[in-house]
Amino acid sequence: MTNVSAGTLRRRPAQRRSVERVERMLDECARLLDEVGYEALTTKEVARSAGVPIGTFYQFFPDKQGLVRALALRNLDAFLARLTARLGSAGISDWTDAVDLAVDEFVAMKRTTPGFAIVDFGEVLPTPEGPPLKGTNRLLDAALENNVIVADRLRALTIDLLGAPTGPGLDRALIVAVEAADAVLKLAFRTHPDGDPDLIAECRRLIRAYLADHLPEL
Amino acid sequence: MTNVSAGTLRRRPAQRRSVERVERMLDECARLLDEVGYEALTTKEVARSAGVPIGTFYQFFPDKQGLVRALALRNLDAFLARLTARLGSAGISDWTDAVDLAVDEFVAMKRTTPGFAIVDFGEVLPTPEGPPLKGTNRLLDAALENNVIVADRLRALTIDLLGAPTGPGLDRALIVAVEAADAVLKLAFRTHPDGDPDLIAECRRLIRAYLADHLPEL
DNA sequence: CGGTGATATGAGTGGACCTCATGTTAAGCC
DNA sequence: GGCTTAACATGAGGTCCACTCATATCACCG
Repeated sequence: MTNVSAGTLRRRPAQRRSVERVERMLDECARLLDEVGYEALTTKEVARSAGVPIGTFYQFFPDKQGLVRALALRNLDAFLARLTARLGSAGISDWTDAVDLAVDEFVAMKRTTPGFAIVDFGEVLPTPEGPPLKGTNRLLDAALENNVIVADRLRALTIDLLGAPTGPGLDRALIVAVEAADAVLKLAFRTHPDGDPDLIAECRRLIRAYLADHLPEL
Repeated sequence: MTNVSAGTLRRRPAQRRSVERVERMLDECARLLDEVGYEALTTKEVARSAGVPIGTFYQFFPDKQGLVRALALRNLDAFLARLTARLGSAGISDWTDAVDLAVDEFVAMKRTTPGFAIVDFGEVLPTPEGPPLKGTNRLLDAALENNVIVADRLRALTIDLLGAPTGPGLDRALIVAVEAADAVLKLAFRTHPDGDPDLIAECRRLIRAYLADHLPEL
């Protein structure tokens, strides 16, 4: 499983106490996101709520965006873990079942995981930072393409489970599918607090119609 | 045509001079977005570049987000105007042509319109502001669903041009299509400065496959 | 137990957003 | 034209936030 500290933390927490502190800060970040939204979220309040001095906050997180990026990464891990578990237990007969499970799991997390309604794991909010077109030395755009990680994982899982044909076309198709699904589901949750059921249904149709083109066998 | 001042401005510029100032501020906002990105954009610098005192800036725009929202609205107007023109001139035989034109126009604007690469007209950046779930009196979430306006307009245009069957199902389908297309095209431009051609092609396939389900005739 | 490097802390610095008291212009009226 | 009144313009300054860094504390080991 990926780790939250992959490229997002300044220092990896070594001792037990530090690990717990980082975890608490992420918990409070998620809680405060639900409470006040992204713009009004302050690093000071996150630190205070977690019972951690502000200096320590900056020992681990480079800035506010790094904090949110780390939360997105943790959400990604949780999502993949839950999805893997369900794909393993429930018997999957074809890829449409996998799509349904993924959508179900995403919706469930939107409803129950703190902060997930505001920050899931897709494109991290307002363009990572700094000049977006100038220099090419953005080495930390890892989080930018979390959806690529999801696509990768879905590919591995589905190939495992039903021996789909691999190839660069499939990779791209899965990335596109994840990106589109993420957008439509976000819309569903902007419209309706629990996710507009009609829009969720349309999301499934969208993904199925598209993937049916790329996975002709079935 | 919609107007930039629809719900986003504090005061509507009445005199000629004021209109020009607002326009200049939006121009500079777009230019600076390309130059430094969203996070590093400052109201002071926008005002300074536009040759306008900071106090005047706040006469018209409620805050930084309002500025960006107004730019998104202006982009929306421009997009719809250009699309309408091209849909009118070029002969459209079926709806797939309309989809292609819309995608083409979006891509063209991503490449040439200042700031459009950073802020097009979709969901306006980090959740409009304030508590997102609490009160229901957010009266200015107009900009939140700019894509709904696009969908509306596309519906009107296509119905006009080829007499498609209207209905709530079609409305929702178009909104979903626009939302998904927006997401995939944004991905295409995050990946590649001029827009990854393969991803743009996939965007067309995605929309066609989905809409083919909803527009069974033809 | 002294030394050495890692870790912890929070007052302080710079800077961004936004206001508001004051100055300036325009408009109506006799 | 003079006078009154209201709309508009301005930028110094208040407030708050992100982030730093000098100092303190701890962990480990010879």
